[in-house]
Amino acid sequence: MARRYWLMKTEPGTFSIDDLARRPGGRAFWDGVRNYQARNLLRDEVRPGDGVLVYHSGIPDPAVVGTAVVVGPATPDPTQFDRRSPYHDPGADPGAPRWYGVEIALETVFARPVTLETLRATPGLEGMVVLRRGNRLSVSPVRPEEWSIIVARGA
DNA sequence: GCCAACGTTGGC
DNA sequence: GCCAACGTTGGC
Repeated sequence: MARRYWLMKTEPGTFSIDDLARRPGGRAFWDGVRNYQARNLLRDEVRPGDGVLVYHSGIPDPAVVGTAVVVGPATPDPTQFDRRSPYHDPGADPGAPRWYGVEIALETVFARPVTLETLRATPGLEGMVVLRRGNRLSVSPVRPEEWSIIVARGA
């Protein structure tokens, strides 16, 4: 199957691309996804080798700040069973996990973050899911052309 | 801090 | 199964 591309949101106050860069090998388990549509993408569509646009949300200038690569298949997110985790889900059953995550590895930190404002203003990106009004998907698909445009602007 | 948008929950 | 209430996301 051809390599596919995704945009994953994170609040940098919780986990930023710099936090990712500080991990050994730039690797981290992308956890805490608690939305069924995003979960389904992670579990059923995202594959090792796929490209990830890392997006910082909840800040004055939300932006794509770099890229990563998916390095493992979706596996159950352990935080759902962890009572002390902010992502704990009392309804999750260890016999039938509800939430999944994937391991990713940092590829590039953009020299120039590609801001939401730029995304909106750039021809060819009009159809991006992340630009849709009221969009709340924390994992969303990215077309190859969109990936190319954004990487060319940021790297 | 505000609030629109949207997903989820729960009463019926 | 409907839908109002509620909680959360996320841009502004």
